[in-house]
Amino acid sequence: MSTKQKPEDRALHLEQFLPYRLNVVGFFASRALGRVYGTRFGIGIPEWRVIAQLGEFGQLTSRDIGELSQMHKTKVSRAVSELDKRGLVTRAENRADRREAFVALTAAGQRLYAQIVPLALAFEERWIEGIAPEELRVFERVLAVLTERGRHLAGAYQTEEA
Amino acid sequence: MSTKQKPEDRALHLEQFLPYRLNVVGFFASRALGRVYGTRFGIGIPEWRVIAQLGEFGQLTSRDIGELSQMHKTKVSRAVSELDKRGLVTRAENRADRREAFVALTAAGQRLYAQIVPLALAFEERWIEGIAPEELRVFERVLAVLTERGRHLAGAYQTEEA
DNA sequence: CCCAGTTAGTTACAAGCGCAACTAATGTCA
DNA sequence: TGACATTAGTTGCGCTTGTAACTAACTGGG
Repeated sequence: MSTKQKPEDRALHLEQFLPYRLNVVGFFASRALGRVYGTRFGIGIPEWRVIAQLGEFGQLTSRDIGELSQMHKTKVSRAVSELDKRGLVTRAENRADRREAFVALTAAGQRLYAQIVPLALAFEERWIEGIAPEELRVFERVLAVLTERGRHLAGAYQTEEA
Repeated sequence: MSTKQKPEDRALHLEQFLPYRLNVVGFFASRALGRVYGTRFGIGIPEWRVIAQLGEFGQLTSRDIGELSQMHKTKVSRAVSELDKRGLVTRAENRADRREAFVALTAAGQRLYAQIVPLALAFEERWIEGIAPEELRVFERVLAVLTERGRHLAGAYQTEEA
């Protein structure tokens, strides 16, 4: 006879419960970054993500931005509108498909991007400082697996339950 | 002369930017769990956290709950009120300090807790399934370091900038 | 004993969010 | 070609959230 413990008999300790821990660390990340961008540049996380993607890829539709940065289309829409209002991005209608528009950084947007990138990298550097490189590699590999699995467990935006 | 790259010269790739990745995985965790609790029990993440802490520790003040589960005191206040309204917790004034009250699960609350725990553990199990135990241990150790550092980088709630 | 400072918890308010519904444009298939 | 489905993007709405302000109770130094 097996004496192995059935899952339903194990106790739950929230502070060791992985989903909880991931949510907490993600919250800290968001909050800390929000302070950096917010206090120095007056932008929020969604705006920052839009700028980051445009800085990296040059020109994208809102749909692409949402997919690349895991944001709901309404959040993208509002972030792009805000950045447009501030003169940091432009929207150019795609003549081949007039439903969509190509969003790109203006000169001012590019200057802002150039300012933020070093801060973001320094922030990341300070955060992972002192962690052994090989441990960090393991961490990132596991994180990638958990993220991909989490995506399925969570279900994508506006997707019907299959 | 050194040829090492200065940080400000490195490029930023959002999808590899750690704060972003942590935020995304935390979002998936929260969303997936929210579905489990929400659809089956009609409660949200804050309510779940309160129940989890009470199930583990038996009796706590709202302040303790907030500290243990990393929630703002207003969020705790609202979650406890909601659970009280549903008859899942009771509030008993502490006679030695009448500002605070001891919150505890009712019998119904304990039954709910007993129902949720196996689901939560099974969810976690499904999420980490197939990941090598030693990699998981490394992951969790690094996660603990990042969380602690993130707590400081983010700053606690309603704390003045020191 | 008293008064200034601190703490537990609640609430008004505004900002941010996702869902659902909508408009406008494109794709599809007979 | 024409009717129906799909897609990009916006907006109205209700819900959740954190900040700030508040009440009530406790603490401690004089």
